[in-house]
Amino acid sequence: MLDIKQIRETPQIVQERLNSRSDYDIQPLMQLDQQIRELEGMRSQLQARSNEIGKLVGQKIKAGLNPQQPEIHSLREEGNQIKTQLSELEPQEKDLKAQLETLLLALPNLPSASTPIGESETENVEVNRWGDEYIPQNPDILPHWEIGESLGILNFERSVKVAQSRFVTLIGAGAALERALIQFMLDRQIAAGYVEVMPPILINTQSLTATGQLPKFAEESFKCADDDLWLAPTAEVPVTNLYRNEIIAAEELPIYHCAYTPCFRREAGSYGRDTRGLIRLHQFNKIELVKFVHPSTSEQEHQQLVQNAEAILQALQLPYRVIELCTGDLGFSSAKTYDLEVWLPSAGTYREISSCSNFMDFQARRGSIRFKEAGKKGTQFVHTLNGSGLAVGRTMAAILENYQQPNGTVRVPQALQSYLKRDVLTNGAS
RNA sequence: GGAGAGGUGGCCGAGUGGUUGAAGGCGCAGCACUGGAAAUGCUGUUUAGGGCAACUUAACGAGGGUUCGAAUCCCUCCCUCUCCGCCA
Repeated sequence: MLDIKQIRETPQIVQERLNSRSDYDIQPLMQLDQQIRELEGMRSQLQARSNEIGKLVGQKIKAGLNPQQPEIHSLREEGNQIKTQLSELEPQEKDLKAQLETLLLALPNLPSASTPIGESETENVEVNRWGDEYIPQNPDILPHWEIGESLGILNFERSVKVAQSRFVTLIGAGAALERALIQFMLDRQIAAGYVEVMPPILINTQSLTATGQLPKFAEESFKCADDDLWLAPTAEVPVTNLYRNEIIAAEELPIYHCAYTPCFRREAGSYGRDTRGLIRLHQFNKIELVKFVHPSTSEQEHQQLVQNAEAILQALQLPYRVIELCTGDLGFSSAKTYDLEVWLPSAGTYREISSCSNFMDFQARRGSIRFKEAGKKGTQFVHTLNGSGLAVGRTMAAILENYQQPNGTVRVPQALQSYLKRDVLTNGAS
């Protein structure tokens, strides 16, 4: 959520920066704000008088005056009049405030000053590329789902029977590989300073609103109709919300968490895309990194977060590039985002495997996550950041494709061999 | 699912419908005392909105209601805890 004060004080700047994403009009919002403040002024004057009357009556009765006295009677009369007036003003003010809240919740974050301006993903900027030397030169590369199915470690057909399309069942070495990747990634991120958490993955509406998935993107998440609970689309939501409505002592910052969770996405509107394989599933596993930091450090924390995610790809010797998203492609809550894209040889392209964002105080404001500096008056909003470290299913896809050998087997990346207790995946591996 | 208890400030915990934004304690900060510290004493210490400011408004789980006045009374909802049942 944007700061209404910032909008009020520098509307042109806010408007311009929003427009760098797409078209937004903050005029209605500013008018509402103006009306609200006028109403608020009137209302609080009336309430001040009402409080005064309340005190006066109390004093007089305590002093032994008869409650039926004319003096008290007229005060009561005035009190009743004020009550009538307030009963008209209050609902108006409430209604306008709710309207303003609705508008504010629908506004995306302001892109950071350093975010490249652009309309769509075609204007994203490549900032780094790593591991060219690991790109396989074999011309007969197979897509990962074909390798996985021929090795008998992935099964899509039976998963349709159990659930729907866009689900997978991992079998034997496939399941073991997934589990090894999870363990490997967690071990690395814990060593990098992240405290592991296993949060709830059924989460309430408030939590999704705080991180920005709601109200705008309701159709992207699975909802449990009988309860106010949703399936988490990413561990970002439960982990960030661990600290919702809290005031953290400044000394506690920064807080780093990593979490392994399944993630659930409806993938509405992507019907034709990535229909095969592990790339776009309704359910997938992810290791998420979440940081709560002092605002003055969030930029360097962001760089470090990206490096923590990159370290996994490097350890697995998977070629990737780093993309900085342009203003038009930036996620709703993000001020600045780097995507890591891993090389998928069968497609001959890089595909997103991690997205590392700095949300500044946007989520903290929506979720009221604040910190207090000793001796300083008031509180400040923390900055939140998060990134995948990494998406596990896509990592498996990348390994199957980049490590496949001409005979149809798949080498196990060296860093994983001790986890998987083998160095090659062969047909019939169990 | 059945029965009961409860939700108050960073934490614990009082609270009679009338100057209670809230006693007391802990914690924290400052000052005093000390060579220094402990102990002790004094002072301060919620958050958010509006106003240049003086100041003012709101908030005791949430939302309604009664009243001149509600943390306190009434209604609805939510949540937590305990016991029983069921269950991995």
